[in-house]
Amino acid sequence: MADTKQDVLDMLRELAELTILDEGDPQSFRVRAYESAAQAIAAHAGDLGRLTAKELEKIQGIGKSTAAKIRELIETGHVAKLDGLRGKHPASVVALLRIQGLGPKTVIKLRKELGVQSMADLRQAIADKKLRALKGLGDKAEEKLAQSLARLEREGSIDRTPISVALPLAERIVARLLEVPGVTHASYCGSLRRFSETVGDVDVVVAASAPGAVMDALVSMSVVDRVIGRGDTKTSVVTRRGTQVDVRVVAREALGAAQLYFTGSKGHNIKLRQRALTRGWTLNEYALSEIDGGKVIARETEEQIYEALGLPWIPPVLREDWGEIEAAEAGTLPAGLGQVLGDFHVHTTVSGDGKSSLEEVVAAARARGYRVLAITDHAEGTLSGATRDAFLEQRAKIRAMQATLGSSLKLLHGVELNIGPEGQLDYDADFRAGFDFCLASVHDHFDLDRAAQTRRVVTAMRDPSVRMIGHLSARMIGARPGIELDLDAIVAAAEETETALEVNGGLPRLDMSVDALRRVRSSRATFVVTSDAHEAGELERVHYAVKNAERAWLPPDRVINASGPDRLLAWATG
DNA sequence: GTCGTGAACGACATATACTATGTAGTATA
Repeated sequence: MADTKQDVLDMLRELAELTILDEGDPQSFRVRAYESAAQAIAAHAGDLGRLTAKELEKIQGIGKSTAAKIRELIETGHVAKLDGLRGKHPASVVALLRIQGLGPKTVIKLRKELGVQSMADLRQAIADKKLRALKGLGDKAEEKLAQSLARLEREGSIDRTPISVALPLAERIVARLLEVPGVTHASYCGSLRRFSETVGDVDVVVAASAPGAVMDALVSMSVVDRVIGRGDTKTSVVTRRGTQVDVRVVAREALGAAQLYFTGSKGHNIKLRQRALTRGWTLNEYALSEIDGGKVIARETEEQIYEALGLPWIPPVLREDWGEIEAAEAGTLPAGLGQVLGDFHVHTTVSGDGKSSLEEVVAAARARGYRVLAITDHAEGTLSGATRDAFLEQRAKIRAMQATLGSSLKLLHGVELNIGPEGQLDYDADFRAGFDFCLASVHDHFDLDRAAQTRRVVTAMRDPSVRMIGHLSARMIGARPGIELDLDAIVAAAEETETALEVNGGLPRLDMSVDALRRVRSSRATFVVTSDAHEAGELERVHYAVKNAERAWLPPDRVINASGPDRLLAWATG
């Protein structure tokens, strides 16, 4: 089955997570062994299902024990060791690790000393002031955890799923359902299709002749924890992680109406329905049809329905009832971004967390038809950063490669500088000036106040070496809020210093956010869509940055690497 | 947990800052 690799990865990652809780050490040899095994599996290209235990052991990082677990998983669907750990550490305890500032050691202590088994238990223990009595914890720690817990609950990331989790999940489910005989179409809709950064659930629409087989395939998937409801047209399940997935099976001829309805948003749908009513029609999830007599006007494709309503097809990312229907009617829908012709935030193995070589990254950029590629590994101020010598060596390599590439692809030797709490940057001005392209970004000190955060970023912008600010807010969706910033001051400084602002396509970041981009889209600032790739395959993440920019109605001509080669090349070498 | 050397056992260990407590836990690309 096509999911074998993902199933094995899920197993190894869950083993690692549960073993951290079991041993109370995120760095234990066993934990690291599971993680390196997962890494090895992720990188393995072949079909795992066909490999014997002996053959699995030949993969570097897979030993006898892991090979046996993989075979056990493939043959029985279960791994005894994992089941045992799940029994010892229920999901409600594992969930406690999502609270910022609470790690495995403290979770173990809270469980042992206070019997805390869930968020609710923790809330009660905090209310009873029981935490401060524990050795190693005090009133400050209690207060901090209370705040983290409150924030987690307030921001709703307990029940909303970040897009970085939801999108791979949805793609996996779609791929599985497409394998079912009789299925002619499967795709995800809902807020995920609109590219919302978190989703309440995952909606999948399927066109099939036999709904039963589709539902069977869904409920038997290994990611599924429990089935909430099951019928012929709709089945709802909850994944192990707690994400709800709704699958709806519709008739092939009504697919367009179904996709339109299930993609939403609610406000967008209401406006479309009002529009239908003024024409004597009604729009529902099955069709656009006449009120009297029910004659079908359109239903097969979204395009046909929009057209019947006198509108061009509206891209899902715009369907938020943010004025898109009015714009569509007036013919002023924002144009999509042009072809992306370069990337300015890409890592190689010179960064401690980079996984692809320079050669691999360059080959991937060429395959994408890029005209410019800035290699931007981490500088010394970041944990995984590189030394001066490593950068000089890399520069020589890049110059040599450029000589063989000619003018087809312009390589820039860049660096991702860390912005310190006072706005200070890595190395010294002379060394920074030696790079072709410097981007600077925040990686620490997230707790400074708004004035201090704004000051540090603006200070970095004023440095003559800095061409672009990376992932402006430094948020991690669903895990960490962005830093507090005075966006107006940032944009004013960006205009004044001609520092570009990144739209980072990494799904955990999507930074700048749609919210922030909407607020600054009428400025004169320059934007750059990037992948922040840490391996060659991740260059395609720039596509997500494009979606985010389009969702924010960012004018295409403000995005320097998606508006033609001439401006791009001039800017890149400017 | 895996791996390499020698056939059972030792080596393996991001590094560092920060915070709250008084040595340990957490967070970070």
